[in-house]
Order: sequence, then structure tokens, then C-alpha cells
Amino acid sequence: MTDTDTATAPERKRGSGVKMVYDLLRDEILDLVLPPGSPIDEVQLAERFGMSRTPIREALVRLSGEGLIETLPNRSTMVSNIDFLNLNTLFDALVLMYRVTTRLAAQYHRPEDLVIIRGFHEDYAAAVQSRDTLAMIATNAAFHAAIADAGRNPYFTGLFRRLLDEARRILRLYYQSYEEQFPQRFVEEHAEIIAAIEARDVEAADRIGKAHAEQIVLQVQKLFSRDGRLDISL
Amino acid sequence: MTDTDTATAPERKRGSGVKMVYDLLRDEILDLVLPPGSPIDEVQLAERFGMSRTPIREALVRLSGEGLIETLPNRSTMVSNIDFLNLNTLFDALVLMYRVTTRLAAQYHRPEDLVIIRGFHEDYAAAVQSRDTLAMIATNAAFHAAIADAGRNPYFTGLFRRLLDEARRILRLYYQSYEEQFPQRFVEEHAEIIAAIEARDVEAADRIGKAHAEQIVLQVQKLFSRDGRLDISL
DNA sequence: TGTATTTTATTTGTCGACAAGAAAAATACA
DNA sequence: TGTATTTTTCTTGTCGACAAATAAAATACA
Repeated sequence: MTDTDTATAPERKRGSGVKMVYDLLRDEILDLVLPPGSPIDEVQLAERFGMSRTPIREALVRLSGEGLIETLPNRSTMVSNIDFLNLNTLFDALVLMYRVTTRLAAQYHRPEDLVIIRGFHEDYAAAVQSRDTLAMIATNAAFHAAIADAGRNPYFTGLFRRLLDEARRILRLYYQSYEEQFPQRFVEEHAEIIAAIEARDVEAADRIGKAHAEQIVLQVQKLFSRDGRLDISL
Repeated sequence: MTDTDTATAPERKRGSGVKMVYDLLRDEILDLVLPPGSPIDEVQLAERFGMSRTPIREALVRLSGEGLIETLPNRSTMVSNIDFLNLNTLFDALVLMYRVTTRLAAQYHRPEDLVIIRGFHEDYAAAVQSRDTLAMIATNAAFHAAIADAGRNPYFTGLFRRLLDEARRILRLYYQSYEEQFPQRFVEEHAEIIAAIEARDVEAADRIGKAHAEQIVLQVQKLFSRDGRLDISL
């Protein structure tokens, strides 16, 4: 923690502090900068951001509502653990949401949606090219979230975003060990997905989306079953 | 607002206030005691519950996270409106979650789950018998939530609960106009669902769950809007 | 030395007060 | 009378301080 953080922020817009803290903590959690189990101290955060505990607390309540942190009453707050024992429930949900959102995108997308989707597609390809792991993970999530948006079902997109968040943490582990072969393949599959959506071919979108999701899940499952590791954190 | 509320609560366990306010407001919103658009005043609530604004605010942040209330920055907070224009997205999501959760329950339930499910089944039947509309709606949601729990996928149950909450508000409107014919039919369908789950007949559970959901949706849709349904095979 | 009890330390939960922002009301001005 | 501007009012957002709850440390006691 540096000292300059608090010094250079005497003025800031009313109401913006919560969002700033929320966004930053969220990213740090999802990128494993704050690994599962990390303690979250309100006073420390208040000093770091140069504000009182009240807005910090509000940000923490939000994060808690999304399951990213866990609070022991009267005692402590920490980054939620990754539940390796129930990874299959996450994968089940992910595969289904991949299917449904891709399917709905094929049905209901508008031309302008494809522009956005293609943008993230290129961002992802660029991240793969430059072997930027964190960017790969983030842009992949953004790509699929954009597809979900094009499907225009806020309930599905809401769940899907949460699942993609959780998956971000796991992919972060995955790519820490294997930084090489698969990403290029995913780029090609993404292109196929876009084509199916643009052609409004619902069944193809469903099929490819499912295959794509199962592809990823299988790779990750293979990794974890091989290592059999259940605890990585401190 | 009565005066006795504030007088009789000088002592209360630390940390319990938030949950109390959250639970009560949530119920009042879902039962339409607080109709969509109702203003939420922090000071008023603080006086009503005899506590400061801080715990009230935390409860409101939670409700906001679930989309039950909406906040205009620096200005006001109100109960979220029901989006009648996009009801079909809610119905799509509901039908799919009915299917998936019933299906998973048939696969993964344990004997003790059935006890709980049967309990809510009887509660619902009793509510129908006594024509208690609010109880019917609440126990119906509890029944299906219990089935989802038996399926043991926290991501699906999380979304499903939210959908059931939203549906509670709509059913409340529905039953205000039609208080008679359908509930008995739903009781019988619930019994069929239980039978399929107990027999671990996954396909039957899926099929009946889907039919049950579409049954309800169709009745409600007849009152509001219609079109473009989502229909996929698992 | 090992265990039970008291004390301290640390962190959270709650409070009352104040300031900022935005709408509503009041005023000025044509 | 109608419109622009100022003033007031009302609600939220933020703050610093204090109390409660719990864990850790220190002490008492066998």
C-alpha cells in the first residue's frame, strides 16, 4: 500500500467512491490479485482510498451479494473460496447458458450487436496473439457477455455474467499452468459462433455454443483431475 | 405508521436489524403491499424500525442488488416497476429453470429432500383449500424452490429464486382478477412432479416440469402479452 | 507444565450529525 | 401574465466516533 493514494484524492464526486471501490475490488478478486481467502479489512481500504468506511462498506455489501466475498458476522470478511468440489455445477450452468444465450442471440440480435461482438472477438484474438493471459480471460468473458446481451434476456445475461466471473478465476489458474496451445482454437470457434448468429441459424448456434463450452470445460476438468489439487491458496 | 413500533424495541441483537428490514421489505414488495413505484424513504424506515439509517441503507443496497428497488442517485429510491413489455423474457427463463431444476432434482435428490418438498406441497394444497391467495403464491414458490434445492446446483437455484420472486408479484396481480379455477389443477400437477422426482425419471420430470410451467405461463400470458417462445431440447 | 479465566486488542455494527445535489417553491423581472 | 433566477426544502451520501462481539494474549491456578 502506497502513501500517495490518499494524498492525491481530496476531492471526488459524491457517489463515485462506491463504484470505484467496487470495480477495483471486483477486478482484483477475479484476476486473483486478491486470492481466495484473502482478508478484507475495511479500515485498511478506507485509508487506501482516502474515504470513510461507509462507502467501503456499501461496496462490500454489493460484492457480498454477488458471492465474491464472504462475511463472518462481527468478525471478518474475506474473498470467497473457489468451490472445487462442486465445479461440475458451475460447468453445468455455464454450458447451458452458453447454449441459451448463443441461441437467443441468433434469434434476436440486431446489426449493431454484431459490431460490438466482432470488436471483442478482435480484442480476444489480439490478446491471444500477444499472449496476454489476463486480457485473454477478460476479453473472452466480454465476448460471450456481448453475445448474451444480443439475446436480450436480462435474466439469462445476469446469471451468465456471474458464471463468467467465477470462470474467470478458474481460467486464471488454468492459464497459469498451460499458456500455450488452446487459445488459437478458441478464436476459430468464436468466428464460427459469430457466423451462426449472423446467419440466424438457431440450431447451429446452439450446437456450436454447446461444443465450445464443453471444449473449455473438458480441458479445465482434465487439468484439475490430473493434478487433483484442492487447495492452492494460502 | 404506528408509534408502538419504535417504543417496544430498545434492545435488539447486533446485526439482526438489517436482516429484519430486508426480509420485511422484500415480502412487502413481493406481495404488492408496496406496489411498484412506491417511494422508499430511509428516514421514515429508520423511525419505523427504531434504528439509525445505516442498517436501513444496507438492507436497501441488498434489495437493490436483487433488482427489487431502484435508486436515482442523490434523489430517491422506489420499488422497481414490473416490466410488462418484456414479460416473455421472464417466462422463457422461468420455463427453462422449471425444467432444469426439476430434472436435476430427479437426478440428485436425497430422501430427506422429498420430506421437505412434500411439506410445501401440503402447505400449498391447504392454501388452495382455504382460498388464501397470498399463501398460495408464497407456498407455490417455496415448493419449487425446494425442488431446486434438491437438484443441488446453487447457480440454478439462485436464478430460479429470483425468477420466482418476480413471478410472485405478477401472480399477485393475476389472482386479484381470477381467484377460482386453476389452483386445484396445479395441486395435481405438483403431485405428478413429486412422483417423477421420486421415481428418478429424469425425462418425465423434465416433461412434466415444462408442461406445468407452460400451463401457468399461458394463463398469465392470456392476460398480458404473448409471442416468440423459447423451446429447446436438452 | 497444562488448563481455565481474565484482560486486552482488533474489527465490525450502529449512531448522530453534517454537507452535497436535486427538485420544488418563491421571487424577480419582462 | 409568463419566464428566468434565486432561495428553500428535502433526501441522500459521507464522515468521525463509539459500542458490541469476538479472537488473541496474558494471567491465575492446579
